[in-house]
Amino acid sequence: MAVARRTVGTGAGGARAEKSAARREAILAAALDEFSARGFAAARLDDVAARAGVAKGTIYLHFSDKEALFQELIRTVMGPLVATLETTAAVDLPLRVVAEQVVDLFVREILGTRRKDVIRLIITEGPRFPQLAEFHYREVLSRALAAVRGLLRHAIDRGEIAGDALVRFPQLLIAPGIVAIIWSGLFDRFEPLDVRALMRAHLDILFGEGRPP
Amino acid sequence: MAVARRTVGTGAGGARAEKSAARREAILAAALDEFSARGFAAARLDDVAARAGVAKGTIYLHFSDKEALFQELIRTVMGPLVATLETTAAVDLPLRVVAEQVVDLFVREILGTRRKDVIRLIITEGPRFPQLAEFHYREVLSRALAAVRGLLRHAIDRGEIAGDALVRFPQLLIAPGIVAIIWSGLFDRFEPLDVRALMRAHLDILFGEGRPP
Amino acid sequence: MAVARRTVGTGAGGARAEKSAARREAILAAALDEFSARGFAAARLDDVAARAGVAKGTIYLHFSDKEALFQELIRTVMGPLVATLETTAAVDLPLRVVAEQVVDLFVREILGTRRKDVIRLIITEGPRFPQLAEFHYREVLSRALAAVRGLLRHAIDRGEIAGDALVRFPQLLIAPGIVAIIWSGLFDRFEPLDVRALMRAHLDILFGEGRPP
Amino acid sequence: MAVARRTVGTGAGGARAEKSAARREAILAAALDEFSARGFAAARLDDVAARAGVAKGTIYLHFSDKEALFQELIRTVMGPLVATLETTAAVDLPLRVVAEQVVDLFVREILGTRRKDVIRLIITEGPRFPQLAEFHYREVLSRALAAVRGLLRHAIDRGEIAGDALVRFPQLLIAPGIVAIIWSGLFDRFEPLDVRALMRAHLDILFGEGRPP
DNA sequence: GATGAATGAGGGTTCATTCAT
DNA sequence: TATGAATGAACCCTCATTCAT
Repeated sequence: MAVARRTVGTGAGGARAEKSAARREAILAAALDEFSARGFAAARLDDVAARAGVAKGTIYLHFSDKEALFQELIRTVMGPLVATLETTAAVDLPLRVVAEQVVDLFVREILGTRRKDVIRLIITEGPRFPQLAEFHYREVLSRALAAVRGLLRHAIDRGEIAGDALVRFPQLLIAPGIVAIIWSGLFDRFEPLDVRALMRAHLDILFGEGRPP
Repeated sequence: MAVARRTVGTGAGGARAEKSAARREAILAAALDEFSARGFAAARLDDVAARAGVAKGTIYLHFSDKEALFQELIRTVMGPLVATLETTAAVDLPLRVVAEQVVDLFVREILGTRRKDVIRLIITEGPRFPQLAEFHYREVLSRALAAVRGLLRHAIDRGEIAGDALVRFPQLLIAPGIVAIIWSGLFDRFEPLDVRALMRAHLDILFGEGRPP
Repeated sequence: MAVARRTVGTGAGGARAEKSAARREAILAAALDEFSARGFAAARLDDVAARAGVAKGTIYLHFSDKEALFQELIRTVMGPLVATLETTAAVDLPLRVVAEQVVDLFVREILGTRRKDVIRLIITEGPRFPQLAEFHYREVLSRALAAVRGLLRHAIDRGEIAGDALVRFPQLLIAPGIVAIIWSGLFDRFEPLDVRALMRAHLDILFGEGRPP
Repeated sequence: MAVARRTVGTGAGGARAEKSAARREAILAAALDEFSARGFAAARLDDVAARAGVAKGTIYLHFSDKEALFQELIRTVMGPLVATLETTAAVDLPLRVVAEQVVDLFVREILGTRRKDVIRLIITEGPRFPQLAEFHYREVLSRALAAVRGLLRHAIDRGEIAGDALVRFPQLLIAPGIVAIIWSGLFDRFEPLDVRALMRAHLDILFGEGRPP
């Protein structure tokens, strides 16, 4: 979301476009803050503008309305993610290793960034934004699930795992991650959740550590 | 929807109180519909009243404001649940059997009822209603988790399971259920999810079916 | 536009509806003032509400939006007029007499009332409100012109007038009235126009007074 | 629409001034289109600029604000008209001939040009622009009426007409023209008006064709 | 208790105007 | 001189809340 304010060695031509892009980024960042804190309906564009350091009208130079701002925010943040996942899943390593990489990726690229907030927004506002849910399914979720499925089939072929439960329901692989996102927003002040440990415990269960002989 | 203004010659003295209670229930039911469909901020009390078949002002005879209506709705629906869970968990049966009963309970009492909508509301609106999250944690979640933990400790003592992953993170037991709730609201029209099969696959993984020898 | 505030001898039932109708009238009257003074686009509903002595939201209890308020205003004021004209035109008297009655009607019922302001609004805002122009044509103008045409045909049959100019263009009969409406709004402070004298002079010309032998 | 930023080696020194004047004209023409289509308040300078092929800021290099643009538009278009009328009225010919020339002038120079739109704008927006009405009265209307009055007095002196109706109310001469302007904007799609025939019928009435002997 | 008309604060959106480039 | 991104005041409309009936 950060953008260099100055492009070294650019002729005079790009300065304006650059500043415009920087403002757009600032608006998106502010919008994420406000939408996350209050939800779509209750967030005020006044506050978004103030937080972004622009006038209210400026928002409308970049986004046609509040809803477009919201949807482009989701797309901007989630769009670039899948390529990374597909790359990770394509590597030819033992399942446990790759699964750990996927989990690591999830922890690093989602839980460790603003993307967790975006996922929360998709969960909380998705029912009211069918297009958004559709975009997320088509562009992110279905591809991510396909990548994971491919990974698992590979593992089955090599005899690394026997059951097909995960192949049929790859959601089970990241279900704890989703729960962690929700938990952290709601209950962390009562009982903090060590997400990394949670995910590790999950992998231990999936791969049969500490099970009766 | 129309209601007689005067009850003449009521035999039982409680007829008025009964009618009042019925109205209250109607309002709560209508509120659940509207809050689920639109979210707290976007739901309109006008619509709640219309759906409940009462006048807008009547809502204020039963609830002090929109937020109180919302919170009492959550409490009313979720409150009675825990006792059932605690009873289920107290039974002294093999772990796999009890776990299946817990999952069944979840499917039957939550996914099969309006409670799934209430859970979705807790997830989506909880961040804006700290008291609500706190209530849910104290009255529902912490007790449910404690019950499950007791169950698991028992199983470890009897040598039924070895690892302590589930004891440390009992959330892992119902994580797929949470994901199912979210999935059904967002993505069912693209890819329906067989929740019962999902939960069964999850149990298979937890209890090591179809794993390499 | 005036409405009795109290209906004598009405049971308690009508009091509320009556007050509501009175408010509606007050809003319409205030709207006419504001739309006339500023034009549709520049008129502010805030000012309409203040002038009507109601809150802004009250306007929306009676009219779905600013445009509906505007259109209903026009219809309410112009609607009842035509019947009167048609009655006047149906009388069987010498043409000059009836024409004078028509002119009198115009002066009394339009120039002497708020209807002149409504006509001005139709003229000024009509181009932006096709439905309004259509309503005015269908419900008022075409019927008024037909009535006048009937009158003139009758006169021709009786040999009272020879040329068919007025039959073909009955607009010519009230053209000076329209000009008077426009003039009074724009130029009266520079050169007041005696409308009654203008119309009388117009009739003199039409009916050939003071013309060379 | 694009315009070269620099004129290199301008032969005639006035090239820049010429281009500036051309822009000014383009803005005025575009403004007439937009003001006519939407009215003063609803017309957007963005659209005026786009239609004129200039940037929004450029408008402010030629006109101090929206209102000045509007008023200068009216003055620019209406100003040069009166001289023509005064010339026409000064000719020493039989009244009927001159009157026909006046009507012809009206049809040709007003109804046949954008001036009809400007007159419509004066009618529709005049009440909100007192200075504009004053300008129009002083510079156009009063002089036009004076010219017509002179014409008519002359005719009376020569015994061409007897009554003084037209002298007292020269407005009656062009009243049908005004009505035609209004009619064409509002009702032409329901009932087209043959303006030339209307004016001719009007003259027939004024000059006593087809009247009973 | 029950009603629903009335209220008015609040917020999304538009657009005339400015000014750095 | 010309540009067009940026500004922010203004305004329509919504809806939670109140209260006379």
